Amino acid sequence: MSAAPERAGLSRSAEDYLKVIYELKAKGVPAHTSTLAAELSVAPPSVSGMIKRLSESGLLEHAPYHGVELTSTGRHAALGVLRRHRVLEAYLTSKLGYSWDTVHEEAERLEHAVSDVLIERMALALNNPRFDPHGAPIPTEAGDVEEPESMPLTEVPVGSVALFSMVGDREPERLRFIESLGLRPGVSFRVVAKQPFRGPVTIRIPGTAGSSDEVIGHELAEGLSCTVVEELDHA
Amino acid sequence: MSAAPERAGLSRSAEDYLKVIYELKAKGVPAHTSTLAAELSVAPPSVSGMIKRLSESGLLEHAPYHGVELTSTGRHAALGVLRRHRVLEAYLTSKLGYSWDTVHEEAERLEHAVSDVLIERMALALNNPRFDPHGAPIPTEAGDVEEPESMPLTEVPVGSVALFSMVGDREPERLRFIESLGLRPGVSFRVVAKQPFRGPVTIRIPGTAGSSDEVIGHELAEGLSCTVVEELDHA
DNA sequence: TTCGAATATTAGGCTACTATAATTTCTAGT
DNA sequence: ACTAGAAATTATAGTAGCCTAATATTCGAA
Repeated sequence: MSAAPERAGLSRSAEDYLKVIYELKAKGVPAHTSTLAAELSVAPPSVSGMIKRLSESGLLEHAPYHGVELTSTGRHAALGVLRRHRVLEAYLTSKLGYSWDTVHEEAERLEHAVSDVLIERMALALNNPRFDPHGAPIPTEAGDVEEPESMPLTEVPVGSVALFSMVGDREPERLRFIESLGLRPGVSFRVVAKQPFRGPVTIRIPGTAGSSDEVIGHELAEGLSCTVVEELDHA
Repeated sequence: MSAAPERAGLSRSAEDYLKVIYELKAKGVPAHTSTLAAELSVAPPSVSGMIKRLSESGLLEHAPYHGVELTSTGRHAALGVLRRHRVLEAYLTSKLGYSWDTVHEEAERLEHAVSDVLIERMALALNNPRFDPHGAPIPTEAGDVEEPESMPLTEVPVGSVALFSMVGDREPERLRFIESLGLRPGVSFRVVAKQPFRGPVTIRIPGTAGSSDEVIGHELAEGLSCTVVEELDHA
């Protein structure tokens, strides 16, 4: 009746901290105590405590009163959690009928309980997918990730054609709305207008029967990562 | 970043205790403190403590210095854990290539993390299986189990034909050995001899090319549940 | 350049779980 | 019926994680 998977004594909590620290860094946001506290829904002193334990275990470097940085061991552990999470999302979505707005929550709990053997079998069953249902890259077993070159929709220049690559959001409501606009990772569109002062962005998505224009609020648009495939038309 | 599945605040530990208590009762073994301690690999005082918490939550009745009994709430919770465990074993075995000797460990951890929604989807994908790979009956969603009428191989009368229905064991080594004898839930055989003084049992398994006789030690045979399908031949 | 607001940390507590050592209770054998 | 040994419980302590309140540090604005 052994409790935890074989992975060196990292508690579920510890794994969550490492994962969030990694994700913040990937987004370019510095991992401050208060940021982590907000992200993990705990009080700041709890974060201080965990940071202490994690740095004593050599998983991160802590400059008191300044942020934390993952050590290479810590980064490796974080990428392991992330791989498990994303493979789970891909598997649950493609094999067990989960929708992209509900799958995150299930993966969130399972990522701490599955063995690496199971993850590899799921990945194999899916032919080693490279992206999860939200478009996020799945780290390899060895711990490599190819963070795609992308920018928020708000920064894609008007006139250019881009590919919707990934949503950072988790809220089911928000994801369902994004889906209702016709946006899913891989969908391409042209930015036809962008209002100043944090105003909405208008995109045109080509469809079988003509194309449809969608107006997207600034805040929502900030969470949509896009890859520009065709620069502004110079003709 | 919510930690536990929705199921009313039962910790993983608590779920394990309830499950073991249920399983002991199903085997007809009284749930004494020391038995539970041995079964869960914890010290007896830890069991006393958990028993106190669980009875305060109304999940079991405790007669101090005598055993514990599950309340109907407790039994329901235990059957939930058992359903999750067994559906997981069935799914992992049939969809992800697990063998019956290694699947228990994986299910043991996942049973505390999966949501009921996921379990129902797995069950559906398998067409609502009634037995797990070890032949144990899977409780229904409503919490009913049909404990099959069976007896240990050691008690099947010589001469009768029986069906191997279920193994109680978990040890991979032991399971692999049982499999190597040609025994899997559903296999039928005739008991051709039984030595006294806790001696071995000899069974004859019909095969495509004649039949093979297998000699099984008493201790191993005690863990094999069988259903008699044909009484001793009276001819 | 100093001061105040924001942020981080320490201090001190709580719960759930584990453990060992000491004590209590039960029960079986004489 | 008594008593020794087994079994269970209480007493006490440690760890991980969480919290609130109190304190310390930093940094930007005047």
